[in-house]
Amino acid sequence: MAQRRLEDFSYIEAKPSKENESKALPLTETIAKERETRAFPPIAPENLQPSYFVSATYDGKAGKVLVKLYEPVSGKIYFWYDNTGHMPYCLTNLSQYDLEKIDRLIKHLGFDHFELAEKFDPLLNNNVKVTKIVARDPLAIGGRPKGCIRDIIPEEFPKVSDTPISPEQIKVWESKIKYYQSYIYDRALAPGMIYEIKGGKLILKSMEETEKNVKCIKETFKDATDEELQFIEQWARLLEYPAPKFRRVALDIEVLTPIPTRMPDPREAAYPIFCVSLYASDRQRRVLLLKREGVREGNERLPADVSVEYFNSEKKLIEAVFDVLWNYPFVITFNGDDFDLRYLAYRAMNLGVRKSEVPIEVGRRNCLLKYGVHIDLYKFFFNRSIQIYAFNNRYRDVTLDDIGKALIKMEKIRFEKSLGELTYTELAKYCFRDAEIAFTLTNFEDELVMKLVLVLARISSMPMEDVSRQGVSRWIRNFLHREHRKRGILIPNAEDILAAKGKTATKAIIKGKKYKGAIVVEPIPGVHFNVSVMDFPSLYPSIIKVWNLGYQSILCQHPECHKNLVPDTPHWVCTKKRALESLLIGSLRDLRVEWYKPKSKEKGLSADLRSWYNIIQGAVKVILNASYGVFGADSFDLYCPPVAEATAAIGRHTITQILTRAEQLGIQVLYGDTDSLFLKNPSKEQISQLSKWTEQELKLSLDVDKVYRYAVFSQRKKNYLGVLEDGSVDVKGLTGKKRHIPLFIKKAFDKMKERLAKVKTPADFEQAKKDISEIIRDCYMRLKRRGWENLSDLAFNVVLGEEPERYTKTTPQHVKAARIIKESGIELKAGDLISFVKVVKEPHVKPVELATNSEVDIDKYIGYLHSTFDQVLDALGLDFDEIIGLTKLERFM
DNA sequence: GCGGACTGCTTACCT
DNA sequence: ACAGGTAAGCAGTCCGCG
Repeated sequence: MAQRRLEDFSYIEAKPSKENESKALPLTETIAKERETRAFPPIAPENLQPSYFVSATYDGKAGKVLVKLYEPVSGKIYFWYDNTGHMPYCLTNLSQYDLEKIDRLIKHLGFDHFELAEKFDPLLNNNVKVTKIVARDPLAIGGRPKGCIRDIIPEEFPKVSDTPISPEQIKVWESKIKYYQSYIYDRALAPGMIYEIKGGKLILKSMEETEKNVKCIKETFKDATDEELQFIEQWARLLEYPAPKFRRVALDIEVLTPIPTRMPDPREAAYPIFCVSLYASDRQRRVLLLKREGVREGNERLPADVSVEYFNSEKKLIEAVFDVLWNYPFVITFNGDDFDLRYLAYRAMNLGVRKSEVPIEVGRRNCLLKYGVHIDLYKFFFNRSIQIYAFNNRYRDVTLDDIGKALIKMEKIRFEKSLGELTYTELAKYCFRDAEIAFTLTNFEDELVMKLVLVLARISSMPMEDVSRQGVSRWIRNFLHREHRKRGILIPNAEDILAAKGKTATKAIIKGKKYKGAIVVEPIPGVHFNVSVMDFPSLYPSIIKVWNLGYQSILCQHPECHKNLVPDTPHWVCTKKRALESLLIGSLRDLRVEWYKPKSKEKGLSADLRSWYNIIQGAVKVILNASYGVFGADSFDLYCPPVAEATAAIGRHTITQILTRAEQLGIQVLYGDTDSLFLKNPSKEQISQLSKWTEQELKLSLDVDKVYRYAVFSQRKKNYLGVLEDGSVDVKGLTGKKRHIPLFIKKAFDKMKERLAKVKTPADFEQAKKDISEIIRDCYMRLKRRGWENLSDLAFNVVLGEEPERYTKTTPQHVKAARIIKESGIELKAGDLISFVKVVKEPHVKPVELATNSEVDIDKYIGYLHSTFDQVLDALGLDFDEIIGLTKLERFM
């Protein structure tokens, strides 16, 4: 064997492929040259000041993992290259003896050697011997379209095996994990945490003050088992350690295109970059402008601290921008992956800049930096979990303008003219504002966005670049992978989990869904005073914890566990060993509920600390909210439908039990949805009895979430209005709050809301009803005499789910309008918002820009007004038709 | 040819 | 590329209607 390997090795030496040639050379000449000119790469020195692990990647030239460390005092990035000799690998159930028969494997250029390893197989529930196939290059394992080691093995082995074997019996594990992630797991490194360099090694820095907190947290959780406490401690350490200030620059570029409505193709980069704005945390504020023939100076004023610089040469301008990109540890853009950085890179090369002088690493789906860390805010804010759970759905369009308006009250500057027609100062002002908004989006609430990314990097063990670009299922997958590696557990393949644990057993209510979900209690219509809303904080994560759910524990191998059945399903759960998911998600939930949430409101703490704790609890919330759903998503690498199904089934069981119990205690339940109960005028005694019973019998906490002065229900589920003690109003699900309805109707609805907020007693309702009738009547009359201020107030605003051509089954109204817009040459894609009004003539819709007042179909709007208000009116005992003054006879006609 | 009953599609919401 | 459940409006289809 040793003999053979030596031969193979010399074969590689003798005939290197072109591809391998460049890969194999460490620190090429280009890097050496760069090092002379701008001290690149910036190698981390011994005794480097404490620095944050912000990124890791595989450096193909060096053939090693590269860790980027951010030193916050100097505001610089330092590089640390692996010096442990760690190599890429995958695992297989074939023995070394068998594998040696596979010629294509042994002769593979990237193949290095075999090792024997012992792992715990989580599906077989025992230890197994596996062979580790070690490679010289991560791409040799997987990642190339053809001829990768992970594909060769099942392809070739059946041909050379002594005994018949099918490709399905041949297992390859852990071959799809990115190499730098694999490295992070194996070396137990913690992205986002603070490191020092001692004896050339990366050493996690320990801070006395923070360790004291960790100890304090451990003492808080008296009821936790030792095993649980280990997980709590691990999470607590990751979350407690402080965050730095982020030295960073936001960048925005403008390109001079002949067609202003179309985005120029960055791959061609055919048109000049004529303005670039830079807005940095260290007060550098610059606008770089390209000099052009016949352009006027203009008289727009920029803030005094902005330096406006003119360039005669576009190349010089771009080089000035590149100097900034070689300098800042963090670069912020809005859509820089697909546009700004990509365009800069290609344009520079078109103008003759050498690739090695371009500070941008252009990838297929992203653009990273050779020096620092690029955060593309578009990708971050596009993330649905971030949008909904971190920012409470406050922005809707993922545009700089809409996010800016919603989160920081800043909007883009608008000009009537196209960019090419602006004066220098107009252009400067426009471009500068974009950079300013992008920067401010990372600055508000104590650099919330930067810190969220940092905390998520810690939870998921991912580089900040990746965590800001990928979805919540990757974050969850990665921390589960990390824990598998840490414990020597084989990371199972998705198809093996599915084969071992099977699919679901319940029938969903909604056609096309995989299993039955939550219960929604039929509401009791009417106005109800003094309504207490009780809920289970993080019900599903709690269930995962208490019921020990995970892909290993569900339908486990022990016969004695079969009796531990999940209600309403044929599934059972292990009683002998805790599942990783249960421990990880459970401890994260406990930390959020019992530590971070209270800490974020604790009066004794400084505002800075409260804000930090609030960021942590927000990040954890995002993870917890998705922690059940991922098991039911077939795109998730640890997809396990019975786990998701069991979680939902236990949720149904839980709320059903509470319903019965509440009835026994004589409490009227007005409504409930999934994990909540709306109780009519309960006594303190009744509430505490219900709480105690839940704690004892179900091992779950049940809290009073809020108390409504009164709540209004119709007969519709997921539709209600509640007025809190302080007069603020919760509106749930009602058409009046949906964002696609015309502003005209929304305004009337909001007026009604304001009026209802003032109602304190049942007696107050008499006058309120009269006032509300007046609001509706007024709205109706104005519609009738076409007395709206602006036609756009009548526009419906509906998001295109797909490109207009792709609607083949039906043509909804907003698609009809979209197709009309397209005729006028404007491009539309999925995600665009379509504004249209309803008109009398076919096809009954018109884009708002093309419509006139007189063609509006008033009756359609009155119908919409009617249905919007009906949702509240019938509970108040009012009738729309009576309000607008129709007699019973007139209604007939 | 037209309208009502029905189903299915689509979006926006709730937990 | 987290899940399922609900409401609403409209598009399209089928069927009866002399």
